Amino acid sequence: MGNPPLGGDLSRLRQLNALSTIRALRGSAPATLSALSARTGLSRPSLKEVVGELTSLGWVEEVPPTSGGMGRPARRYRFRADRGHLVGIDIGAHNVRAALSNLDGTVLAETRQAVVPETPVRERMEAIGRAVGGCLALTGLTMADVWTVAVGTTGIVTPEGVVTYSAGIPAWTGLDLAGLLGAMFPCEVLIENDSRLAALAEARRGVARGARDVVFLHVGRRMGTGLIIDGKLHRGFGAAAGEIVMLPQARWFDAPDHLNNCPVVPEGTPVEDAASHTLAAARDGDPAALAAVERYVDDLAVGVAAIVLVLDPEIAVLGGGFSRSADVLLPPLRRRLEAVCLRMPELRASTLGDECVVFGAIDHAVDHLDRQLFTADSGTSLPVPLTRDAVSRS
Amino acid sequence: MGNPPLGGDLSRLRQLNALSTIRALRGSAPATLSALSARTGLSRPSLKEVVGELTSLGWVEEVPPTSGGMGRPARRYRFRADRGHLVGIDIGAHNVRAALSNLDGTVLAETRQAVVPETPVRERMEAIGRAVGGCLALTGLTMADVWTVAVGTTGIVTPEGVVTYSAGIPAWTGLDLAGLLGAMFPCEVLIENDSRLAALAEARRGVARGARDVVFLHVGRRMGTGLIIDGKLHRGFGAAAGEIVMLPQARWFDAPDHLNNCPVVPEGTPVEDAASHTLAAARDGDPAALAAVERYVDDLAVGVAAIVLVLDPEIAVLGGGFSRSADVLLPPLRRRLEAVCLRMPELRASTLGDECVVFGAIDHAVDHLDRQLFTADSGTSLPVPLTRDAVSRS
DNA sequence: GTTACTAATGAAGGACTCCATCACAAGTGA
DNA sequence: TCACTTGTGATGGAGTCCTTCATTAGTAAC
Repeated sequence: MGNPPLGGDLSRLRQLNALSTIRALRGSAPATLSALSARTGLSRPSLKEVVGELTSLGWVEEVPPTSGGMGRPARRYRFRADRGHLVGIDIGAHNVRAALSNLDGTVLAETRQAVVPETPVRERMEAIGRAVGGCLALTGLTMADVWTVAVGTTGIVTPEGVVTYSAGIPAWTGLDLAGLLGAMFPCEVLIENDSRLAALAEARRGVARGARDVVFLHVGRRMGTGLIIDGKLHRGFGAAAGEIVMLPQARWFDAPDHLNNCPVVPEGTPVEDAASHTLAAARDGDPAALAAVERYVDDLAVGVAAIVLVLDPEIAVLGGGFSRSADVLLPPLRRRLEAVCLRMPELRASTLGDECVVFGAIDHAVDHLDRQLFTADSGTSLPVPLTRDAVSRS
Repeated sequence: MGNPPLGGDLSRLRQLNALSTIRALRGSAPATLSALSARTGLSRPSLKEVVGELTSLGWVEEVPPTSGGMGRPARRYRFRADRGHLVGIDIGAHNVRAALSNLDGTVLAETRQAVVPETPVRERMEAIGRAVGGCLALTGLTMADVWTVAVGTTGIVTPEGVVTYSAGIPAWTGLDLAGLLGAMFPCEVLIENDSRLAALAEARRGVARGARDVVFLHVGRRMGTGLIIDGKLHRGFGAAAGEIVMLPQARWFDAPDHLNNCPVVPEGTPVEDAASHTLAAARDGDPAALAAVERYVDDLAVGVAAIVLVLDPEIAVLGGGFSRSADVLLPPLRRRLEAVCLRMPELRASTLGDECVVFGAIDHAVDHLDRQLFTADSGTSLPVPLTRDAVSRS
């Protein structure tokens, strides 16, 4: 019943071994044939042929040997991560961030464009264009060098890339983002919810690196979650997973008000800065602020407990704007969870900060590339990027 | 970083193709070489060799050809599902059920032993032995024919097979079930929570067949859940996934009381039969019973909504004792969920009934066999069951 | 009964991929 | 200069898969 091909041809075996070699090579220092042989389990002669093929295809290149060791210096090879590039975009209410990376996921350039929640669609799209253009300018590249654009945005995104609802960017609701961005970039475009990408970033390069089951909690003016299950981003059947915000008993929608409406917030403070006053005062031991934090965490903990009880993750990561005050938030949150949870997950604060979502977008694009490589069925050769011709009808 | 071997040897390719052939053959009618060739993508000559090897290893056998078609009758082959057997056990508070199946998961015999929640450990173990012995007697087999025993039990089970807590079977708490059953059966023993196995059964052979993300809700005197995520049983990092019962806001612990303490329940009814009176009365339109059902579903819906919002499953299955009254429970539950859920999953009632858990145990054992087959690294030959010598020290 | 057609069988030859092995090469250190 | 270490390159062999084609065993029509 719908099982993947699994085995197959001789050429399939070669392909699998080539991919295995790429995996062994990617994300690590240049390696010798012997080292690769040990890592992949292939014999030296076979590996040599595989590496030769990968070199001629442009995936691998030789680097000068090191000197100073015993014996004959070995030839060293490295993955040509600069062969293609990936772009990650974070479309937020107040900022549009872009990052450009190589195929490894190593970020080469980052830019930011300030916007406001009310920025109309056209202007926001232009900001996106400027953010990406800035990354290209910084690196001297063009869009032709970009294989994939991955986008994270606030709001609920369908599997087809349509934003069904966005509280943070009102004009976004109902927008066919995949369509607009697809017309804008002559390559593949992936759209995903921003908290999910943040979760991915934490699981790949953040404080949850290596964990298979991770819950990411975006705490800030808006609440959001992202789930990594069995090492993979979990979207759910209708791409609506993690939307515990909707649960009335969790009271997540109004939870930030506890921090905003605290007496310690100076008169006339804009609402977006209010919470940080409260959190800072709580750190200094102000009783009113501490009480507000307790009420906030009271509400927060219900939803977190629900997620943790359902999934039993290894690690829960606190991210988003308020996570800068994780030292204030984590102890009371931990206390409440310990009272309820059957098994307490590790609680950690994000260290990736504001770049969390762009990094996650990059990682999402890397994953996508991986999937493309591994489901490659196009004959014997490895896949090359789909360079979709932009807007050419005659 | 810890990636599986992936490619490998020539023999690995043959192994993959052999497994692919087994998959194509298993669970379907006897097939001809041409049909298998189409299904696996292998050429006829290769397939012939693979089938020959599998035949000599005892995994496949030839069956008489059919007559009546055009052309030369093709030789037909079938998977020898009777080559080994699997046992599934459901250890409940009031019943111990056992089932015996072939490697296909086709159930050949079932038995049941009545117990009570207070039955001491030794007697319960004896009941387990009798239940399994009954299955063997019904089929004329011995334990030597059984490759794997999979067990589902009420309570929280660690990955090592120790029951840390069981409300349904008090004596079970703290028990090293894997140790006891491992000494009892001379083969591999898998221990799992019963609701999880029920979820698996529904996803494999029940009303959720084919769905990748499934939530199983056991509603009865005790509440429990099982999650299928991406087609696999989800345990969580500490095997504590799905324990939303613990969430105070969900009020699942006391929810059944609404049904038990309804005025329509006749005086002196034992507590285990009370709810069915209420549910039956509700079906007949009794106002007090209907109100009780509404209160019950009120509580139920909070936890269900939490699970659904977190995971966004394709299907939610209602099972357990009360699911016989799914016609009464589902409409109000659906109403409440629709008010909260971002995307409404399909709600269905289990049709597997009391055998749900044993079936799930069988399916769990089949999955385990599959994993063994696919991670087989023992040279070129396919794995054979581990016939652990029972208690032989000299 | 004979002939045409269909579908599967079995065997031969060729191509590809992997492995083990061995002589040789290019360094270091005494 | 010599021993030692480590990597390179080439050869031969084994295993697996594919394509192709003559052959076989049935059915259907005449």
